[in-house]
Amino acid sequence: MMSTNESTEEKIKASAKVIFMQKGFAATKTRDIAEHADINLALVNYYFRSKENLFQQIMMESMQGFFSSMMKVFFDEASSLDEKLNTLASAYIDMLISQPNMPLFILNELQSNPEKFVKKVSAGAHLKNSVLFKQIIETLGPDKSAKLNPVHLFMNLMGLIVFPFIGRPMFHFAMGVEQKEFNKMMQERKELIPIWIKDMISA
Amino acid sequence: MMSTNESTEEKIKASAKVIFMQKGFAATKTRDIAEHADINLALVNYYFRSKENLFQQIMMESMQGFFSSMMKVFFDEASSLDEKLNTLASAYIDMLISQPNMPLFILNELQSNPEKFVKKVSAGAHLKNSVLFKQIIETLGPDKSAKLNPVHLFMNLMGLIVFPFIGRPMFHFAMGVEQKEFNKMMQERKELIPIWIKDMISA
DNA sequence: AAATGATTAAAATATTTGTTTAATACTTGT
DNA sequence: ACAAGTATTAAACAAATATTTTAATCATTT
Repeated sequence: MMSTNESTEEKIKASAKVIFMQKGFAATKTRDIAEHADINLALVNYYFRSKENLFQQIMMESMQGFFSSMMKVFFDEASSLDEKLNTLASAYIDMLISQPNMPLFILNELQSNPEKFVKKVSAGAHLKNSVLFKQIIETLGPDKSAKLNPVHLFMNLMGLIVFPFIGRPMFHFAMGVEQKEFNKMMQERKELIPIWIKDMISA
Repeated sequence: MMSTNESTEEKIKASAKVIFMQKGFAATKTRDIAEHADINLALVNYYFRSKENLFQQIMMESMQGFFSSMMKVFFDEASSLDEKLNTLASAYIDMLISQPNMPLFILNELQSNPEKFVKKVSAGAHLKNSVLFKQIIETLGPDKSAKLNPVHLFMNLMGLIVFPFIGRPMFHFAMGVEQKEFNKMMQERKELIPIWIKDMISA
């Protein structure tokens, strides 16, 4: 005993993740999840106590995955500013290519339940104390960093990385950007974004 | 007769707009709307036929407002590239300050119901034919615009404008950006974003 | 083989939630 | 003031959906 058949539990979780990220909590039906996972409806409640519970687990894991790796880079003493920018752009674009719905999912949750986030994820790791932040200020120099709030550069970095994925349907319909072109562009952005950010710093 | 008590109908619509934009369609309950508008539940169906109907009306109006003004700038023959960038940044940041939840709302809707959008809003106005697009290509010059897909610059422009509002809770909790600082930064970005974009073009 | 746990189908239950109804109050034109 | 139309309300209804239960079957372990 105790050899929990993970296969089934994992199947549910995987399916739930897909559907929750696609449609959000309220629009997702437990029946959808069961059907997608190809298991009996009752098993959703058998393994996870409730839909709410299942959602929380997935949400937490997603957020952890999304932010914890980011934190490592932000607080890495060894790497230079340059290296950090390249690492962040590259790693996050790869992550987003494999999980393109995650950012909207997380940003929605952040908007509707900001409190939870504070406790469980951010955990007081203020990015203003990060090595990256210090390196930006240092590179800007005292005069420029007085004029240009370094937080702008954080917003820009995140926005340049994430927004194409969030706004993808828009670019698809309003600009005719298809899968192939999109993927190519995302690869290009791994190199472009660090350059753009550096230009903003040195301009 | 015929003096439709607009006060009530408008109250419902206003409340619905707030809540729909905050929580999305599925997560919004007609009771939430009624309560927020401080009117009887039945009036929602009395004035609007159904929740779905009410939503469509609001969605359409929001999207129209959001995109139609943008189109005007994009297709304006009279203004220069420089002027367009300034106008877009300025006008959109102002709009987003007054309706900060709109982008997430629209992007969510775009993700879950792309079809509706195509027909009713975009209406075949391909941005690649816009004056702005041509002006960007022109300014880039033939060699650069071969290397750097101009769509990148659209993504960047939109992302730089919109993302701070979408990611606001994140910047709040992870970087301690409070209301006052945020507003100040958004004002600054009206001038900064055009500069950044121009740097990307000329770099 | 017995026991235990996992899975299924089906039904029952409970809750949430969009919509409708029927009665009442209100407004307006005459 | 009255009648007709309109607005508003409380309550009921109906449909969707999360959850639980039951009984039976299958799989694995002891």
